[in-house]
Amino acid sequence: MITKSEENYLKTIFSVFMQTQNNVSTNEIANLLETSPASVTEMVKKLQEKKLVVYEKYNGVRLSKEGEVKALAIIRKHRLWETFLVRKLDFSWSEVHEVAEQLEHIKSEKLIDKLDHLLNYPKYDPHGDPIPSKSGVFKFQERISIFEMDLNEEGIIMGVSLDNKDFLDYLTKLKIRIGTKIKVIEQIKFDQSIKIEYDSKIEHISKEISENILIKIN
Amino acid sequence: MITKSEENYLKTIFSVFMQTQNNVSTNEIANLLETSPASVTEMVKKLQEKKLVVYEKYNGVRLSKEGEVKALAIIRKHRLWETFLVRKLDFSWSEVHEVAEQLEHIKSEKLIDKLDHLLNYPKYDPHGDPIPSKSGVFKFQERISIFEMDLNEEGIIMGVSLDNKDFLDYLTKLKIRIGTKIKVIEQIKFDQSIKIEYDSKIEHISKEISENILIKIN
DNA sequence: TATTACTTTTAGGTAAGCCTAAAAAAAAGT
DNA sequence: ACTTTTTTTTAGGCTTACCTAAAAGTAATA
Repeated sequence: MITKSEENYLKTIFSVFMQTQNNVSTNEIANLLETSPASVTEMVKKLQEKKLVVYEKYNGVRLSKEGEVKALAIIRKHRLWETFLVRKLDFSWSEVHEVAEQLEHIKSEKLIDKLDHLLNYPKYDPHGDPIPSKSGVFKFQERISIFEMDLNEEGIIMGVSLDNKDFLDYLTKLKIRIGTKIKVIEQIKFDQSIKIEYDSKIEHISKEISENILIKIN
Repeated sequence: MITKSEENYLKTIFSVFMQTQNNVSTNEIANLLETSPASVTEMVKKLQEKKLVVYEKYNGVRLSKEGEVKALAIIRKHRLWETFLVRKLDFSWSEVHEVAEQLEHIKSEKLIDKLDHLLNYPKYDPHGDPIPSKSGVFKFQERISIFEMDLNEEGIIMGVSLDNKDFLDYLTKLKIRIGTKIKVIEQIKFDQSIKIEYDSKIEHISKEISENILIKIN
């Protein structure tokens, strides 16, 4: 049996490794899970004994094959629940994260399969992140942030890289959502803010905002 | 903050007290929660410090007003989730209990309100048990078991008093469900089994089965 | 009423998952 | 290369929720 706490470690290690392709450091896990580095060392040792991670002292940690399977299953559950909350219970996309963090630990394969069916086997969650299939496959769509786009480049919004309520609420206010077609019409050198055009209107967004909105690279 | 374990104790104390109207004994709680009497004593003391129960050494325990509010909220969650599982995810009534045991501990008032709304504010769960309203009110329908019925008496099935998979699967097989109109046509003295008529057919059920099917008393 | 049986509580211990403080190792700066 | 800084690990503790064994209290019965 895998505990809730262990699941959270696996999920964190998975997502950092996805981004960096490097072994994940003790400190980074500690920061993300808001725990002490000492606790991380301890837990990582335990996960190693369970063969869920590959770990060497002072050299960070990464998931084993088995750990990855478990991590994908948790991410699948998290994203299916988020999709359910938005589509069936009318939650806004800024509200779902916290509840999904709890729901992802519910243990019932049948429940998840039925949920998947109810939602008609969604491929992406409300934030544009891909939902792993039951067998753990998931489409990785390459994406870049608006901040990285060139002047006059066009793109379709595919997701966000920050799961913060204020940020998501702000996007809602701007009516920026997944699928919105945007064009970079000005890059302001001074503060690195960006003017974008979408839905026949122009908005001016800060560097920080632009860094956390992702568009599809075709 | 109230832990999952504390919630399970409150729920258990509530349901036993409902049936007996007496203080609940340490042993009984231990049996129901499959734990040791020593653990129960310890936890009950803790709940008393939190003012959720009224407890005197060697004299059993009952819920305080506040404890009852909490217990009703948990029962509400449990029953709403069971209703959701059956109605929206096509679970059979024999499968929902275990999953609902987990889901009832999810902490989000909004989630429960939305679920309630999605299900159109159900008054009864799939086993015929009343669902407490948000404010903690719940209709108590007086019920007796088929075993307690008189010869030739008729009644409408309103629920079950046992949440056991084999039992519920057997009822499903017999096509006995909530709302089914039945009549006691014979009581066999020897083994106290009972013959009942419903849906224009006759079935012979054991004492144990008859004790766990509840009909409305009008 | 005395003895036996049962229930409940106390005492002392364990595992999980966290903590802080100190030690050890690795990385960075001079 | 040698300090200094940062990261990581170790050591020792804490809390929650469990456990067993023993003691104390209550109930049942001869």
